[in-house]
Amino acid sequence: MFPRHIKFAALAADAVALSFIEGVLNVRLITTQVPAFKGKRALPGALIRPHETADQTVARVLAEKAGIHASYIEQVYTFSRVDRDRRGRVVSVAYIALLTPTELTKVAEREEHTAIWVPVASANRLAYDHDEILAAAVARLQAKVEYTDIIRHLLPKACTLTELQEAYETILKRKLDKRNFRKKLLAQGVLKKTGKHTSGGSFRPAELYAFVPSKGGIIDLI
Amino acid sequence: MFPRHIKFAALAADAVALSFIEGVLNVRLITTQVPAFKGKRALPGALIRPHETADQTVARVLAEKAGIHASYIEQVYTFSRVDRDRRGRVVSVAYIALLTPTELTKVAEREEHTAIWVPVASANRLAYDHDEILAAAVARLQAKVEYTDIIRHLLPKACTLTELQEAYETILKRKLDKRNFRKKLLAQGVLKKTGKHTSGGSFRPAELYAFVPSKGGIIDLI
DNA sequence: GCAAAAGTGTTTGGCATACACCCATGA
DNA sequence: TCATGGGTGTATGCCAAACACTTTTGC
Repeated sequence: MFPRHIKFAALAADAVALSFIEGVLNVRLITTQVPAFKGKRALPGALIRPHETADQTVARVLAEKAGIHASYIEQVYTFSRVDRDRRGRVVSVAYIALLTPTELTKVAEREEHTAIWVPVASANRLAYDHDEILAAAVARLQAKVEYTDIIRHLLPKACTLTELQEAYETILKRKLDKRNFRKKLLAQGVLKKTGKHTSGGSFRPAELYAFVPSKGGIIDLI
Repeated sequence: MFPRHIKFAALAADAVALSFIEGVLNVRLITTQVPAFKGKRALPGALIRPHETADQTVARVLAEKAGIHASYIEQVYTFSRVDRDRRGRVVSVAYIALLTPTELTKVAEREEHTAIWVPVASANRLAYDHDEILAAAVARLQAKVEYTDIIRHLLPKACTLTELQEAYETILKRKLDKRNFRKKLLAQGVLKKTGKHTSGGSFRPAELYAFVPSKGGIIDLI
């Protein structure tokens, strides 16, 4: 082990957990109790324990502090500004976590959780440098939505092409052309018809598609 | 500050410093003296000091342990495997650093440096998880070479299109078509003629191009 | 039959690819 | 004049973009 007199920066992991709620991208926030930011909203985070990887810390903090189990977790960036935590020197490894609607329904709303879902657009003036971390996570999501099928981790097992398009439009913050969108997505071969259809509307039922099992060949860590 | 009894994972920064030496991509390695890996090659790295950002740690470690000053430094990924350092719990923020030939000539070869340049292809069986870190850094370089002008940080102020093409080919590990390469690069508008030409060969002199000052609009952190 | 959303094809322009010869120089 | 690397243009295919009407359903 290292000499005991060496001072380390402390190491934490923070999670940007995102999910669609009624078509709006929401982020899971807690209310901090630390004196410096008392009452402010913050991303759920915790110090990395000696026996944990950063990934494991994120999974733990999401479960313990936010009542969440996310199927998709990805490291985004490590924030190390010296004054980012007023309590002392804390470096934070930031993660993005994505929840499908199914996972969203399983969010434990235990009373000890002060966690809430907040639309990303209204999540500002957060504690620490969490505005910056949130922005980085959303930027990562936007970038990856363009060249991977990451969006599957925010959507139900089966959904219509219209729902899919709306999800893309929400994340990318721009309108897409319906015919080109469909052509492109179907050409990618990541979707297959389920044979089922929506029902209940006073209009033509929509074909329900499912993501085919991931090839696993998606480049990460870039 | 945090209660004193809390145990932290220690935090380090490691640098993958890359430069072209005679057309071959080389990485700067040191020889570790720590008992667990004694004599093995490793990336230069150091613990992050309480008053430093990770970026600053990298700049310091490159200067102190590798005699290097790099114009370009970018964070790649944070490695947190529990057993990655046999001495104890150390999480490492990995960076890529790029040196131009000019910076390469300024590398301080002081005798206390055990640092050497090693072709990336022969840099394996490194200490810790540095094989993995090196691979991640090279992957990042390959990815960014495709959609940014990051390669400018590995090249001299002025170079020929052939040299530029060879640099791309070395990094991407594939051959490119000369005419298409030139069309594409010149169309991007990041190069301008210097008006100067190479000389000395028994063949037609080549036009020397320079990178125009960066637009600064390159997306980072993705 | 009408309101509402689902679904569908064609045209166009730009960009990546493939490919082969002439040019300028020094020896 | 020859050997060497520098430099150029055209044809093709694919993919992204633009764009409007028909279909199916419930009421």
